[in-house]
Amino acid sequence: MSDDPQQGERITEAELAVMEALWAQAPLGATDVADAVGKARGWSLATVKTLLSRLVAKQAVATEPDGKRFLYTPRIDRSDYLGTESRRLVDRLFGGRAGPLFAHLAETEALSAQDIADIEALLKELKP
Amino acid sequence: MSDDPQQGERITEAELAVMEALWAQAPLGATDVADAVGKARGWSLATVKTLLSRLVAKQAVATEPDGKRFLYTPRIDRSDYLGTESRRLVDRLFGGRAGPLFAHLAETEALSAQDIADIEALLKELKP
DNA sequence: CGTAATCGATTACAGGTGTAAACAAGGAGG
DNA sequence: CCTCCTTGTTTACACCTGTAATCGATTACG
Repeated sequence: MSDDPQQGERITEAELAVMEALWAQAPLGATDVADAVGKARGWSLATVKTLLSRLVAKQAVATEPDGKRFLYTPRIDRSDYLGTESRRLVDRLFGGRAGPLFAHLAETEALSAQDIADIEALLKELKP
Repeated sequence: MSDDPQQGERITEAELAVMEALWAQAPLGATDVADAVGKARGWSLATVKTLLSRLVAKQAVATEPDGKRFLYTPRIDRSDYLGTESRRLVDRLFGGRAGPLFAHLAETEALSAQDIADIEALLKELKP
């Protein structure tokens, strides 16, 4: 065990925007990421480069040399990330159980008809 | 508009532990909170006092004098907090829709039989 | 070949967070 | 009445985050 995509290091909000860009398309050079992300968030190229460095340090992103520059690729799966974060929320706020989370969303009318339909379909699948 | 329980100020992880103690029982003095929370997290009384001050500054907690000390009471509702945080996660990671969140929890087998039963019951209620 | 553009790395810096000690004022006990 | 304890307030300090400028090397262009 040495350089596995360790998930000990937390990804921050700003870093997440960079990850999203890389999840959408990879590998990318720093300038490409800045074009995709910096444009929407008003970040300078320097800022994006810092975020990329931090993500590399956290082993959330891998680098691959391409001539004089680097190409960046996500090292952790978006799906895994979603899982970790969802679980963190459910654990922190709902005693680790998803039922109460759902109940809460339902109570506060945060569920759209679409959401309800989705969930119904899923339940049907889970109960064959 | 002056001293409403403003929800602009974010409550941090450490502060949340203090809020949980107050949500479980309030009002409480600082020492009581430290007994309840500091014990489990290994915090000194000083640390708990700092967190309480910050929560008061953020208007998440109200104070009421009781002799020479203060009694602390939550100023924001736990249910409101859960709502804000759940929504934040759903917005940040699932495009604002709860359906995909449940799909994800289901896929990763993060739903217990209990959760599924809960959700089924709730769905039945939502669809009269 | 020399100079400008580019790229990663290093450094910066203010504000938030976790964790706590020091301090000041008022009350409690002897 | 004087000393100690309790309690809130102030200050501390290191690390994390957001945001970026600067630097040194390398490449590309003229």
